[in-house]
Amino acid sequence: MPAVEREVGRFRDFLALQGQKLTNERAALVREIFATHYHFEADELLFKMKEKSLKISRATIYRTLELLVKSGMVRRVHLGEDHYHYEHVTGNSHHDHLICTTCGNVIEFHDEPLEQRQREICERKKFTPTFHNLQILGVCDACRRRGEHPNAPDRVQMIGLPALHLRK
Amino acid sequence: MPAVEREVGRFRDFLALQGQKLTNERAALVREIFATHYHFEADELLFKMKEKSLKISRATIYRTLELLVKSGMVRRVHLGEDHYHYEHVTGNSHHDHLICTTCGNVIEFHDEPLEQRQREICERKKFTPTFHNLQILGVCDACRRRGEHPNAPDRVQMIGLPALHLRK
DNA sequence: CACGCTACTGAGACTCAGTCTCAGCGTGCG
DNA sequence: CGCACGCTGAGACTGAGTCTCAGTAGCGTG
Repeated sequence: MPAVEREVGRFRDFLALQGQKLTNERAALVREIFATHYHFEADELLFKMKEKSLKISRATIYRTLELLVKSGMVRRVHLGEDHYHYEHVTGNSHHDHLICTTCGNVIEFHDEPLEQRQREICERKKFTPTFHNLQILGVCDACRRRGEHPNAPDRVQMIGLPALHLRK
Repeated sequence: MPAVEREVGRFRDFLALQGQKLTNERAALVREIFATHYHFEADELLFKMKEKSLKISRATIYRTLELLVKSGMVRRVHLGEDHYHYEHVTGNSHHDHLICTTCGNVIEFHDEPLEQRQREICERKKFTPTFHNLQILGVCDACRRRGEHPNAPDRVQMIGLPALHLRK
């Protein structure tokens, strides 16, 4: 059984648990999400489905994404832009993101000492963590070699998040 | 000289550098931002100014916030909701956020070992960081004592960011 | 088979943060 | 004075995301 079908099955099971059904639209979305992209936007998905001449409305896309998030199969993340991105979760691999502000590339990483340190901080603050989200913005190796600099330094240096956003 | 006026002065200097002026509207916004709130939303600011019967249009608010961000006096941050929040920067203290998903409270912290570890990760990935942003979502001490749990656990546990968002 | 129930869908209206445009204002300078 | 320039407010616009509602698909029962 190809990996994608396993995900479709997982979603069907999740839906069944709450008396909901795996419709063609939902299955097609799961296939699309798990077959190809990793980080994606809702609108991108809408467009991709349209390309494949599967007409799935925006409402259904958002509704299905919500279900997938509830099921734990998909996560909503901020990648430094002013709207959500989504990523599928395979296994239970938590990870964080390095985001290149010149080419937009996103590098994932997982670092146990970093996670551990966060747990220690929470403990010290008597805070019970459920989830965290770390984005590091900067310039990736390839862009640095190409002599790229993080946009106008005066804009990026002190800016909160929106470095990517500036690229539009 | 009260601290707020020092900030107004800093902003005037920044504006002067690029041939721009500190108008009454801009000064009023800086005073409001630095006098009271720490994390705020643009609309909140709009509302507060209206309350004080200082009519400042939305356009001016956003324009001024953009200038303040460029000047480094204000940062745009994501706090787990689907729009930006802003925070003023006093001194140059970088910090991260613990966000309570039951009461919405935001706790700031700074941890040098954590920062150091991030630098090491970047080095290993040959990534040149310019900025980072870490939110840890969970339940604060007060809420935990009150027996609060992070909303419906099935919704929050695996969710990316939007725990706060669910509270609306 | 007919009926009715329920979950689901698409179309499009709506919301809301944020952006843009444009006419008008104020100040400084020749 | 009269122009130039930066600034402002009003309101139109944008775009992601949500909501509503009428219609449909699929199933279970009589």
